[in-house]
Amino acid sequence: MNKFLLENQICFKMHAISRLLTSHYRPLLDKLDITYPQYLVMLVLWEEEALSVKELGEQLYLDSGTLTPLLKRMESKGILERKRSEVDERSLIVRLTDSGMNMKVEAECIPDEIVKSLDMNKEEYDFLKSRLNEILNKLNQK
Amino acid sequence: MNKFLLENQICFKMHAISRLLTSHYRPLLDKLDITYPQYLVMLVLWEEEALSVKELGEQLYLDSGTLTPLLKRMESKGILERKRSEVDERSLIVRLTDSGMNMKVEAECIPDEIVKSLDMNKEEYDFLKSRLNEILNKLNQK
DNA sequence: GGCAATTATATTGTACACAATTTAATAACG
DNA sequence: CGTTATTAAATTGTGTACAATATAATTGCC
Repeated sequence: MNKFLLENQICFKMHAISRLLTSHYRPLLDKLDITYPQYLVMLVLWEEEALSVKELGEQLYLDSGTLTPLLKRMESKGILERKRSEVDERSLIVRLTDSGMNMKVEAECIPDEIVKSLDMNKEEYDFLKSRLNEILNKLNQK
Repeated sequence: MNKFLLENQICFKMHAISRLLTSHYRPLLDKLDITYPQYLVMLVLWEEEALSVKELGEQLYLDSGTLTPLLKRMESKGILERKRSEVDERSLIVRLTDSGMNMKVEAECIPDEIVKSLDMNKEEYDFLKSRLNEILNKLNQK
């Protein structure tokens, strides 16, 4: 096996799939006027009412260099609010506005659409998910 | 199952793994003074002597908007040459310089290092590879 | 041959991603 | 209590990604 062939590189395939999947999200997200990384922020905030940039970053594996401008763009669209914590002025607390909360209804169909384009049954999906989890954990350890 | 949980989103996991893997490549690629996308270009050019930007883009799923500046940066490092095709002046042919070719020796250990950090046996690796192939093909169809 | 499509790259503009540094607030400790 | 260390965001700079458009060369067709 020639290890230099793209064909044999799992990382390249992950990279390519990640970008292809994002391109499948794009037409769906265009309706909500958000990007894929912004959608990931929404996913977190639809479940947790308010959290700091640090906590958000831990869940998304992103740092303030990425999140600060991204959250500012979302704030300027009126989707969320950014406010310094009153307990600790270093922390910036992020929470959705009503408008942001309401977007959840419109987004209801998105996960289904994506699963459809992956064209897998539940067994395959769950299996792949647990494989990816294993990899994620391994990579995070180091 | 709450389909809005990050935990349940395969796309997010792919996205996260892709970025984590790239961060594992970084210290290895720093020695060669190239980035991960530039490394992908090298992988193709170590196998194929010369090809056009279009052909390169087909293999990497990238367009000229990404490749043109990326290849210019690589050219300015002396890794590769960009030259218009003599047969068809629209095409730009890319090929490695001797310096770029020689980098292959130094890169020899990189795939092994990455496979090591994935900590999988050959069966697991091949299995995951074929799963990813299936997904890649499905996503490409549409 | 001449002109309208098509094709290949380049350019422009926006949005991540991330390393490195800076700033401001809080914690820790003698 | 004051100084040092730590922490959380913000900023700066570089490098992808990608949509949309522009430019230039080639092809197709009458």
